[in-house]
Amino acid sequence: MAAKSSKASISKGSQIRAAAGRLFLSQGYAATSMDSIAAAAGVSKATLYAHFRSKQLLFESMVQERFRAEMEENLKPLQLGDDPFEGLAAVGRRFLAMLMSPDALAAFRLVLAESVRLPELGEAFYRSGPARTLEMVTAYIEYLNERGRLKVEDPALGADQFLGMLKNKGHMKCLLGLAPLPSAADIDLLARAAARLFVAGNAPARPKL
Amino acid sequence: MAAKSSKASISKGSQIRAAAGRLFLSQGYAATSMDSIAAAAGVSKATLYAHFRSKQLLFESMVQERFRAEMEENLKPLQLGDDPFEGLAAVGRRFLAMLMSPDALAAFRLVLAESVRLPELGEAFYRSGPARTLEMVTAYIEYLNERGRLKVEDPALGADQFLGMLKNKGHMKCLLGLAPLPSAADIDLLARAAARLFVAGNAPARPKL
DNA sequence: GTCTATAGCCTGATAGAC
DNA sequence: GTCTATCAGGCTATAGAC
Repeated sequence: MAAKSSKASISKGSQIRAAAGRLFLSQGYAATSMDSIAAAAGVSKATLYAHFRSKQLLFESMVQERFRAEMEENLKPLQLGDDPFEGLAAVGRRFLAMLMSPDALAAFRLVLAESVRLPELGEAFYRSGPARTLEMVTAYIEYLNERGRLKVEDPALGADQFLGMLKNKGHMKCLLGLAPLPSAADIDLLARAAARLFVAGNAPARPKL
Repeated sequence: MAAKSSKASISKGSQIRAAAGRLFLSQGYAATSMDSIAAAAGVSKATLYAHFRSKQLLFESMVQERFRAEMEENLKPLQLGDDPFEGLAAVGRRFLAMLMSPDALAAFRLVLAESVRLPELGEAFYRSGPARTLEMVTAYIEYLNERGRLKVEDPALGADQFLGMLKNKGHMKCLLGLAPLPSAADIDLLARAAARLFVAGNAPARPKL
């Protein structure tokens, strides 16, 4: 409090979290030792424990910081027009790009594996990730409904279906490390296909008459 | 070879695999010690190591046995008729029932977590699980195409979309332990909604004329 | 705050009696 | 094949010098 830490070290806590993140995400929780984190962060174990009282607290702190950064950037500014196909395709592209990023894939693996032992972790992940995406898409579908551009009986269910179509075999293969990350062209193709099916299946009563 | 093992012990290897399966599936790989497996199986650690040379080999052996039993039962006998909606709904129900079973959820968590360190495990899982389901649904969609009941341009993509719609928010919440397992009624609702959207979005040129 | 050194525990795996 | 007893090593976390 009284004396600020040395000016050169820009928050050693963040430095540790960053190193811990790299290791946890690439190796998993159990396979990552506090020794290796300390070495990767360039500090001693004692220093590490001065900042984070336990391995689990460090892990949770790291996960929270990652989520905040990722989600803040990825869910805010998207202008969606009145055309259902173009709008949903745009939503789909961004959702897929986020879903298929190396960090997101690793984080998902990690959270899933540890959610058994850390229920709060799973809940925080769900609320800050999938739940928010779902709300956003639900709101957009409701908007399209009101404009008469779509007729979706249950917008929340529809949003869930639409996002599910995107999180498909490709996502599974990437999660398992069986396929390379999709290119922008791949993503565009998938997003458009999902938007096409969703729009065709939820067209308002008179498509063109 | 010469002398068969004592008649009372009906394959001690299977007994060990069963105990290991329970523990691995409920706690994860790293959190399950060989001591606890030996205790749960009612044998000593030395006996355990006589049957499986290492923890990793025991793990892989257990996973393979589980998959074989699960998939053989769950993918074989399903009569699908010519009505796209009813047929797809039936496929969806069975897919969801399998996907949401406690064992499948636990196995998925486990495979995902360990696939980084054991790439072969992930590949075996994908081939024996998702890949086969996908092939089955693709074949059914092609059949419906030929009968003129649907017009799906890319059957493999369509199958992927259909299955993705089912593997949605509910699956995620169950994976994270945030929601109770769905009832048969929940499953039926989801399966029918997915079938409805898929049929409506892939109707042949003249729906009713 | 930061380091070196170490405590205390639990792990996977083995040696030897029977 | 099966057990009891134990090894050697890695882990998290801490104590004490500076």
